[in-house]
Amino acid sequence: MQIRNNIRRLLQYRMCLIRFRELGFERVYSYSLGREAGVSPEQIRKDFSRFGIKGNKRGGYLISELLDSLNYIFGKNELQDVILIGVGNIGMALARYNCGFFKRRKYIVAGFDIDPSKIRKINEIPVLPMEVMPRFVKENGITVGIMAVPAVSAQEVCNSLVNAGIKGIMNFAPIVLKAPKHVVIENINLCNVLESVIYCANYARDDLGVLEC
Amino acid sequence: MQIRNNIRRLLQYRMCLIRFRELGFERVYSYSLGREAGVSPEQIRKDFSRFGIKGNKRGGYLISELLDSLNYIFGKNELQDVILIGVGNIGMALARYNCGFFKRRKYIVAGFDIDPSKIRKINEIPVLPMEVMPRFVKENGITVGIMAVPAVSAQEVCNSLVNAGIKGIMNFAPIVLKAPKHVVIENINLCNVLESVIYCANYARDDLGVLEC
DNA sequence: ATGGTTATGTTATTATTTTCACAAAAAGTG
DNA sequence: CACTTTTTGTGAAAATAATAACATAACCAT
Repeated sequence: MQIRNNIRRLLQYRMCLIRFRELGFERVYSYSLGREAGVSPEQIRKDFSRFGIKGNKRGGYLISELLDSLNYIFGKNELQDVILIGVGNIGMALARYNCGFFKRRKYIVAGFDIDPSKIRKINEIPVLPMEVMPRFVKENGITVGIMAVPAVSAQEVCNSLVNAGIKGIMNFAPIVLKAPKHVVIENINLCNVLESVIYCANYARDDLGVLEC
Repeated sequence: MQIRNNIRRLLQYRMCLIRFRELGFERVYSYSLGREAGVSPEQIRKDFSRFGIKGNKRGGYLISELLDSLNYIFGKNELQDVILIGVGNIGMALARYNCGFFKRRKYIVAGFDIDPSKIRKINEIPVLPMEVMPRFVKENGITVGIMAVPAVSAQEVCNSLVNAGIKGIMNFAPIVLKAPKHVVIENINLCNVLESVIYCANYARDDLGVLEC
């Protein structure tokens, strides 16, 4: 978890900057951006510094320049293709959400499922049988996959993704995936997140006298 | 972000323990649990220690006892009601996912939406008009809400939730919500998560020579 | 029993992250 | 043009978190 938090914050800054631009602003200061992104101004300057992003010593940052820099870092200019494995409940929602991804030039180009009844187009995205996945990945140079499969088959699916050459996985199955360390895995356990919020909202201040949550 | 990471890891441990139990195991060691949860054994012992969970100096931990302790901490024994605001694409998927939540005794008891066409039952969950929300929250003692509304209306919805007495929010809108600090907010920006995975998978090792991601 | 082995619980150490502090640069002002 | 103000950029300090180390308790074998 070295650079990961930097990246995450940078993406958040970008989100805020886009809104600032829509509101007609031209410049931001680490202070104003920090306020919007819920981060300290020093943190922002440090994060920018880490990626060589420079501002103007008196005039803060030019939003358009900042966005250019951030878009360059995140490869916004080329479209980045992603696949989706498991077109059940969550998978379906993500496929439908694709236009949200598309705005950021991330695009689910295909879905895969073992269930033959799922093999059809969803929102323009072709859903293909699981066996085709490795070839698809190789032929299209796919490097990142979104997994929305049941927990029982998740590790197996992960293995075949890695074998096919996938380098990054966003995983919604409630399991901690094991993969070679050159593969980036982001586990998103919706149940656990909800539960942690419930805990912090209801119980945290009663136990141990700990408030900070 | 004081206790939050502890909580999150504890929930992950529980997840692993449930699987261990299903596989017929009776005991775990910090080492074996750590391997499964992707965490160091010392970390696990530290986390347990923080919450007063004790093991057996030679025999590790009895899975059933551990699960009892964890379930006690997270209030697994009583059913915890949650509401959902915004029954669009993501919201709908979460409503349908409810049985997954239910297994953990977290339950979406109602959805709310401003769009009148959404006012109907989804998967047994009644969807009500937004105006009814404050009364519903008060009458049913709801403390936690899941927000899956568009970014433009998110802050406004957040405000009315807080006014209604909500203490914790799991937010899927791509915006950093501002709320009084006694309210716990967890922002889940699916685009940003995907983008960070893509970045780490493709670019991280090229820039700056940083590998750790 | 008793000695050896193993895994916990906790203290000490190290590493990482965040905050603080301040010099330097830009911009405005008289 | 000097002088003041403001905001960046960064090195030092503080706070947090993770890892290592080790004493202690439980178990096992003899």
